[in-house]
Amino acid sequence: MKLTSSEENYIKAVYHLRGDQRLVSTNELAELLATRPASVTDMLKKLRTKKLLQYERYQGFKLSAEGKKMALGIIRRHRLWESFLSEKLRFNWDQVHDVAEQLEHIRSSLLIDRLDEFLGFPRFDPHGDPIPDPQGKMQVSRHLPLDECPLLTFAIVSHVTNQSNQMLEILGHHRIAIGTKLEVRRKFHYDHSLEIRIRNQPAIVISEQVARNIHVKPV
Amino acid sequence: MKLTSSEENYIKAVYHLRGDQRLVSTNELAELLATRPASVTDMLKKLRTKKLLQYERYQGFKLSAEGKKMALGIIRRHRLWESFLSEKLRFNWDQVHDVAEQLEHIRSSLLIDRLDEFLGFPRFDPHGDPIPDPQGKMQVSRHLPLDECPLLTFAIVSHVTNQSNQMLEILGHHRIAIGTKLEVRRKFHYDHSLEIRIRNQPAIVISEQVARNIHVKPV
DNA sequence: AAAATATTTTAGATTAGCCTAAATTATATT
DNA sequence: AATATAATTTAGGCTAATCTAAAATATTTT
Repeated sequence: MKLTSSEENYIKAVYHLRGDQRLVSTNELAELLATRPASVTDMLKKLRTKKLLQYERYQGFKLSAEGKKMALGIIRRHRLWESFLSEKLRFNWDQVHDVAEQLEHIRSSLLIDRLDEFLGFPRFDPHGDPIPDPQGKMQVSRHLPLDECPLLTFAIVSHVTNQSNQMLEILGHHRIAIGTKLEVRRKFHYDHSLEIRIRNQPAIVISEQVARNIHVKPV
Repeated sequence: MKLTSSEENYIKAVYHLRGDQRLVSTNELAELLATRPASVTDMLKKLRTKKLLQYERYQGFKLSAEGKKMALGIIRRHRLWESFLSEKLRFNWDQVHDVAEQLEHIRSSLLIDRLDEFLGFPRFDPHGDPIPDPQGKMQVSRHLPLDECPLLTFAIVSHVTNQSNQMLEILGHHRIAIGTKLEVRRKFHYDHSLEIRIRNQPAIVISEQVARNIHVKPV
């Protein structure tokens, strides 16, 4: 089945709202896509006739098996392109997303499978997210937000959920990026701020708010 | 100025009809784009208001300086992607076009300039066509059809104008592809067929019709 | 130069994807 | 349970890009 770019964006967004496991609401999806609820309703009807999701008016919706497969295909393409941009074209991790967002809509299994091979079949993209294989299978990565990370354990920054400029400013200031190895030294119970250490540099303190948006993978 | 994919396709097609040098007609363009003359007229008006081409009703049209610059940008992207697909992803030269046709519409100078660099600033694509630089300049390649190639001179196949299945069948049979080095041994005046030799293999004969569609670059 | 033909444009529809405003249904509050 | 509020859908419009059929203009033929 062929989908338009717009249809693909909706399917992908539903998946990101965990629409393969739970009912998603019209407003949630509208907000994520920066569109209007009325537009979402229109598209839902179209995607329902294509059997990509189950949808009853006023009751929310979730992906069908077929829809989930589609979503994983789109995500596979997106993450492979992110890896390409990052590794081969030296994009910064905050530059990859927008371009990958466009590249992901080019459907050609020859292209994608060859790209996968060219990159050496990577299992994670530069943000630390797993890349589905051609059948949609992917490794579970046990990421966790930094504020839940055990004390005195080394971990690698794998993902940053909030990518606002303000957040990027803080990360840049502390020289925290994807792949940075760090250790949580102490937790202050008063405001839930954390003291962390990056390599042998002096320890720094970050707020709970920041810590919650930094995901790490213990090593 | 931002153009839609459709607008880009029109601009590129006008350029391919040499619309930077001469007046192009509505029907010509409609045929090349496999669309209807009425649709062409609609688009011409739009592109005229964007000052990408000069157009007087019933009088034909040609690219403005700005329009030509746009066309060269699109062609640059197309040919760089063709090079990538061919060199890095091992696409056959007849597989690259359709995918490059989609990739070319992604506008990001970071992407394109980094891709150019990654490929080592190639000056010709896998079909032997020159790749414009960021300013739109490109090398003139003195291609000529095989039937005009001087005798007993080595030349490299750089381009095939007719890419029909029948043509591909013949080329495949004789193992002629882009990059193949060959020599014209003899011209038969009776039917203008040619005897050619590829490396040390036995000489073969090809018809004038085939020879005219194979372009080569003498070395 | 008039008639016939070919080309091009206009007029009016269609589809996808979006929108606003109003109506409907569900949920929360009193 | 009735009412108020929030969420969702419907109704009706808009734009871009296409189409067909008819009208306008240009070109060719006689």
